[in-house]
Amino acid sequence: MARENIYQPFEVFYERVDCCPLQNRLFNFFEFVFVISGEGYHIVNESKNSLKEGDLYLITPEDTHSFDLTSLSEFLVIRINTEYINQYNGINHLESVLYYASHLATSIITDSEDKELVKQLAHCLVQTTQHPKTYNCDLQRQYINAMMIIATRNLTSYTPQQLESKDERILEIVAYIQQNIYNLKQLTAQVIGDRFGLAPSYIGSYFFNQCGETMQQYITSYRLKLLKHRLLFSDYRIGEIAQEFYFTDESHANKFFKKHEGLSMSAFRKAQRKL
DNA sequence: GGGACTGGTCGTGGTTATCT
DNA sequence: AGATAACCACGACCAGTCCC
Repeated sequence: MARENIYQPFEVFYERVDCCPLQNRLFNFFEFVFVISGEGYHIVNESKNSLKEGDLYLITPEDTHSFDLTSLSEFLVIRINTEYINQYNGINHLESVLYYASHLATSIITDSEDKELVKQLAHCLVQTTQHPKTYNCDLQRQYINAMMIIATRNLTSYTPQQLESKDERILEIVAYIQQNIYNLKQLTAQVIGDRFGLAPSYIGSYFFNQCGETMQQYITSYRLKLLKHRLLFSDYRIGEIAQEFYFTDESHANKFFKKHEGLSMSAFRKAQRKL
């Protein structure tokens, strides 16, 4: 399988192609792909979705992706290394939120006003690649940061695939859980019940009926996903990561991790980094 | 010596079945 | 939709061991 690397904080380029230049690529970076024009399909891992003008895709370092194009298509490609994202100070745990987009073959922008904003940003970025001028690199940096912020606010309102309910309240509850995933004290049945006007005693069965899994299962699997990413893409010590996720200590974090993954956090990190 | 890991106890809070 | 109660899983805390 082809593997691509970048050796600078970010890269921006315009592509006009009628077939995907590389199939099933693996990255060491995050990649935003904006569809300027074209028709075909976007394939991430095993998931295939039709693409359309104005879509913005996010491919994480764990994804393999490719395009199956049926016409001449134009793309704006933005590659950002994990170090750049880790050092971004504007949004807490930005890389974890972006990482959550893993496996999404669909556009990550769901808000109609944001779609327009992304389109304008993409247009500006294309211009910087086609007309080299002084400070273009600094300009690109600002545009990319704006793009990341818009992507993040759309991703934080992303709902699980199992969630087929049209009940707006459950969508709000899921979004609330995602926003407060680092603060479990805000995720008790009492707090959520008070906030969304449901009896704490009823929250459990309500969530299960709407989502097909218990609220605790959902919170646990989401935390695990973020925790695994933190282990893989940061050099923080186990204790520091445990603290970040509001575990009382690494002992507790390790117990939690081992129970669900079958190996300790450090063993997981070692095993994954050998691959 | 510091970081990583294990195991035990206890209290809290979530799940679930049942009922109104 | 919501309340109740029993059960049990989880989190907090602590003591101790292992290992680089």
